[in-house]
Amino acid sequence: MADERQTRTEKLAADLASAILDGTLEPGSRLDEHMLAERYGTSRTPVREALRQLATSGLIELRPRRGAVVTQVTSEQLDTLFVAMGELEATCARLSALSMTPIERRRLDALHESMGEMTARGDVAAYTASNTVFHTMFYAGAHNVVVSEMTIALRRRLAPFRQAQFRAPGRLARSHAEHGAVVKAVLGGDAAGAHAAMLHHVSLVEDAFDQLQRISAV
Amino acid sequence: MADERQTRTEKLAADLASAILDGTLEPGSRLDEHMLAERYGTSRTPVREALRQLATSGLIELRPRRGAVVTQVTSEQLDTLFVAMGELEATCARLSALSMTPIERRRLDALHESMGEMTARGDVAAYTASNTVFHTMFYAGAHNVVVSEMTIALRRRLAPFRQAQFRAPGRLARSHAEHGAVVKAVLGGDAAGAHAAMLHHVSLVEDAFDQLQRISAV
DNA sequence: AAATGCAAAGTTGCATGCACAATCCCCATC
DNA sequence: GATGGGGATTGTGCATGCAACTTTGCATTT
Repeated sequence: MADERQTRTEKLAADLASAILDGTLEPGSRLDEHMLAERYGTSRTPVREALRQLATSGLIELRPRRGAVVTQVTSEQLDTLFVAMGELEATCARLSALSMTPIERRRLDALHESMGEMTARGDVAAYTASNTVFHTMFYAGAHNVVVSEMTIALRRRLAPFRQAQFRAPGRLARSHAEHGAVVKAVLGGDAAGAHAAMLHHVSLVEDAFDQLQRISAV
Repeated sequence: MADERQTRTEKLAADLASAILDGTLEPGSRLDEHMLAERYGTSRTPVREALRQLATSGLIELRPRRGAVVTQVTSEQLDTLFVAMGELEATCARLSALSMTPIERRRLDALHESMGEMTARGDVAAYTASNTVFHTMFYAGAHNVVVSEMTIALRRRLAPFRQAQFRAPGRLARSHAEHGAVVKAVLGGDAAGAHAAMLHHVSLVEDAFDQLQRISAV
């Protein structure tokens, strides 16, 4: 078994965080300290410390003397989160246009080209996987850990709501075309262009999500 | 007086946070749980919970079984933070151009005009105070709590390093001119222009800081 | 004199217990 | 039947204590 160099508090915080992010712990559900302590085989102390950590990062709400609940994201807050995500992604693209190394630029170009082939043969699964890598490249390429960490945290937070972006018909080809605009601007060092192109791209992703949401909500 | 409903943990977290942000607790200093508990007249439990909260927000570093230390910001990290701050301020300006209500736009215009008078009579104190309000208007005007909270948190984090921006000669007039470009773009609904103008403005602020830093570092 | 090993002191991680606040539930009252 | 009040209950906030790990200083060895 893995030697637990990490403390119980840390393990608890990590476990609870993923449970919340992947939906196992539903929004609005109450987090009873006794129950969690028993379920994880510890005392209440590490549970309390983990909860405080989660509260600071916004995953749960900690009401003094009234316990903790998993944060409910209303559709308005979700909208706000998506807008923020879009702005941060655009910022990453902008900074990437300014800061990417030649090697990073070459890799970006290569990935984009290979995604073109996936588009041509309609390989949604491969494209979806590569899409994550594509966006991740800009987080790293921004060469600014503060911005990239904010963006990554937001992306993780929104992951449960971003499932099926490419199911919408014709979305694959359009996505690739939009990627092309971003890549062209970044490779050309056009900061403003990269910003605008990425913003355009992620706004459309958001719209695609919106439509799917409404469809499945019927 | 503020309602004393907050728990000891919360009070401790708030106190320690301001102590760190205003420099009372120097970067790198060790935070002994016993010492803090005694100093604040509590037991170690709330201290530990407060420390975990501060660690999550990045103000301290919590090394398992080895205690907590106030985070050391290197000059490179400071640079990164300033760049991130600039990008977020620009984003706020961009969103403000899109989202500000007519009333907000009118207030912004009025403040800018009154700051023109302060510039004319060289009132650095009044200008400095109004400058905070000026920037705060964009945080609110963005109408996106996720972005604005990120920006406000960063601003607070950088506050200790932003003291004397307007001491540099001629800075007041230049600042006001740059503000003018931002205001013009926002009032005209020019999102890209607002973004660019604010970015230009805060980059120069950063430079001004940089110069002062070097001068005082001799 | 430098390096290594060891023991003691100091600190953190976690469990347990108690007090008080919030909530619930029952019953009396309107 | 709805409403309000007063315990009983549940659960959180905090203090204390113990065990385990880290660090420090000293003694021993090379």
